[in-house]
Amino acid sequence: MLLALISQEPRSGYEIRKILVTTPMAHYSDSPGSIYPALKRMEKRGLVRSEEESVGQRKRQRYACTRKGNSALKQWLIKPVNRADVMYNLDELLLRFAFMQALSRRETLAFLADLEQHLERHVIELKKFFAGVKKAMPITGRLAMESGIESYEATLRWARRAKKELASV
Amino acid sequence: MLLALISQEPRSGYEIRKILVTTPMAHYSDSPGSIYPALKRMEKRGLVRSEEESVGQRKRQRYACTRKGNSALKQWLIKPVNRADVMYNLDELLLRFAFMQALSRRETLAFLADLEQHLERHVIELKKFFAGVKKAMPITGRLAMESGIESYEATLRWARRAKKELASV
DNA sequence: TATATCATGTAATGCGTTACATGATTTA
DNA sequence: TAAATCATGTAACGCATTACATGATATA
Repeated sequence: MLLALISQEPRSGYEIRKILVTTPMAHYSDSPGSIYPALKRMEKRGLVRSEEESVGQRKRQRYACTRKGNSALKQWLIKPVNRADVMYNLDELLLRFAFMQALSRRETLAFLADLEQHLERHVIELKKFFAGVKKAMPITGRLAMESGIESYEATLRWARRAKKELASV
Repeated sequence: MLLALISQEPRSGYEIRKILVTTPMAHYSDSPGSIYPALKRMEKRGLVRSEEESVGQRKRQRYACTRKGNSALKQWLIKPVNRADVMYNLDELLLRFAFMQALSRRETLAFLADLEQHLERHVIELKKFFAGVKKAMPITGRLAMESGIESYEATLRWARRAKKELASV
């Protein structure tokens, strides 16, 4: 996510932190103890390059994406969708999707097709599992499972709609 | 979650790991490097008590919930729902709900009422934010935001249904 | 008799969280 | 002139991940 934000335009740690508190990405930690060390690690790995600016006495480090950083970002974006990610990291998949403006329509649609397919299978298996155990479950457990299944179904409906919408643009 | 599983009935680390791979809780890590140290920490804190069993040469540690553990579990379950949890830890809230069979109907309904209220407000604020920025967003960003909003709406619908269902039992 | 499963662990590494810290500049 | 905001960091602590390791028992 940091790479994606920096690749949109060069940004400082503080600007990134502000984005993290003022947008729905608030989900992710904006603590200085996570952001600043992460930026330094990325710089050490050659993914970003920092330039020191000075306004009066005040200094700020603005980070820009390197060629290597851009290609790492692209690899992350086009990484094939797998079952495990759909089950455990759906949030990350949607985050990736949010940053796909730089990808081709074809690549973005391929991602959505994969996502749809894995979601479909996952919902089917969840329902199969649920059918086998629901009679033995306490009511709160049963309802919680239904909530999980319905969330996946909502995302599945969204994926289908997103595919149509993107294809028609 | 470990406490909740152990409070249902005494369990060994290995049994807990099996539950984590064979149920929708697969979400959470089943690695021995997380489970076994966590159980030891919980024992050190007096939340669980281990009994060593022997079947032939083979040993197993079975952990049982102590009084202190049961009360910590209950505190976790009845903890008031806040806005931040709805935004960042919705999964944990649903996990808590899944283990509420030991709570009174009143306590469980109070949880759902809180959840519903916070979800409602959150959806309203997300939509307000979205209305202000959607024209400036690239299509994938826009769609990703819609996915987020729709997920929360699906959970909100579920919470309302769950409330009715629980109240009618 | 080889392989799978039962069962429990440890060690290295990395990183997030929390809390603390500093100094510049803007706003009330 | 006090408080808020800009801006960037460090240190202690805890814990998850990954990989490695061990030995018993069941199954093919």
